[in-house]
Amino acid sequence: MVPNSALAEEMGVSPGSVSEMLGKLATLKLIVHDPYRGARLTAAGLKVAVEMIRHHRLIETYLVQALGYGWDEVHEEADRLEHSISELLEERMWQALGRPAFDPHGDPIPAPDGTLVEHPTLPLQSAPAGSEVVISRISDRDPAKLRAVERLGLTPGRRVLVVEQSVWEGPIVVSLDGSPISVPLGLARAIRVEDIRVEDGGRHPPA
Amino acid sequence: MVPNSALAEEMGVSPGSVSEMLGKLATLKLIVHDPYRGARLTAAGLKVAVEMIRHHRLIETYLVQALGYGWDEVHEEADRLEHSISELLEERMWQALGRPAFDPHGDPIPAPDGTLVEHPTLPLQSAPAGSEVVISRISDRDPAKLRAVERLGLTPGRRVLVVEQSVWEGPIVVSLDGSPISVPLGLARAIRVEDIRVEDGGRHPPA
DNA sequence: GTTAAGATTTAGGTATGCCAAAACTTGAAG
DNA sequence: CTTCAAGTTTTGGCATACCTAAATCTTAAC
Repeated sequence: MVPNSALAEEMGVSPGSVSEMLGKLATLKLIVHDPYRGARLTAAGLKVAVEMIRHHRLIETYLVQALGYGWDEVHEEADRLEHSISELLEERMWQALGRPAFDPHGDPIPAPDGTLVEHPTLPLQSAPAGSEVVISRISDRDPAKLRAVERLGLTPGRRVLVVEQSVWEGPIVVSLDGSPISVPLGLARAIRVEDIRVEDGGRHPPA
Repeated sequence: MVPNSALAEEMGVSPGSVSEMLGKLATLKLIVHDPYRGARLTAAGLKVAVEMIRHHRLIETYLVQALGYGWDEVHEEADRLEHSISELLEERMWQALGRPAFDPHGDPIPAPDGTLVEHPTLPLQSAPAGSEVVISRISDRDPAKLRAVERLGLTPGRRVLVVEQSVWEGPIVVSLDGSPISVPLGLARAIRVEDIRVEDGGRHPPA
């Protein structure tokens, strides 16, 4: 159940517009709407959503892999293109890339049938000191943060040791290849990691 | 000067809608509108239009060249994508393709600065019997026609001899590599050729 | 020169998506 | 159990883009 206000905030649109749109989506059977309480995707709605996520992540991967984009340059472009590519183009890009399972930010790419394997991760600032973690996913929303993360070398697949947790909103200190790295809390929030004890069967993206 | 009705026909939209839109475009200074007479692009309008044509042809070329599309599959996809690609993506595709000057249908791709070199061609059905011509451009609009043209081997760059002009709407007969080919008038109308006497400085697309 | 055919514009209507502000629920505090 | 603030929905409006039908204008044929 997502509250109305969260959607309005997320989409940069007025609460009234959200209510209106939820009504339409409910009519289309894409969501169930419990008035004054929130909305949830139906199976049909989830299918549409996952298809769009597949488009988005595939496009991001293609732009980086095939056209030399930086991982900080792809989000906006993908946001526009995800709505206009055909199933054929989706398929061709997927094949051209060798059927990738992860996008450049470490987010899993849903399979053609809509299967989406999310394996458990936690935000870097929640990882306990002393734990060994693998950088798993970086939020693709803020290009500046992506560049900062890249500069620190904290790209998906890298293994780091959490040396110091954040105290009083201070930076988190991790160790990468033996060197200590100070990660501002704002950056850490955009980084999700996988605890090393959780075996992942090699499913996380390559460094 | 394009008459209003031609636009309505072309766009599959009512004449009233065309008038309305022309008014808006005139407000935006993209066209000059001479009521009851027609409309013409201004320099600013031409720039926008050529940019969109560049997008369209570049996308078509990219889909064929990089993603294995058939030349009959690209028009629709390009029509949707041409409006949502960034200048960066345009540039990257162009570079990835080696700065092509022609799309898969033989249509010239405008240069980044908007320069568009159209060299003179004539519809195949207008080529005099006995003339030697080079297949220059095939209309990308009708996929079925493109497949038919391809089956006949009349792809851009091929040189043919016009053996027989159309009589009473009958087929045109051309000779390709010595073999006679009968081209239905409806197909010939989609094919533009370049008279061999007009030197083209190698600007036409490769076979 | 009329005038009728054909093209263009106007008028009135549909549907979408957004907003601001008014009206309404809900749930938690008193 | 009442009240009220926060959050949600409704209402009334604006803008876009399209349509049909009716009114109006052009032009080309007599």
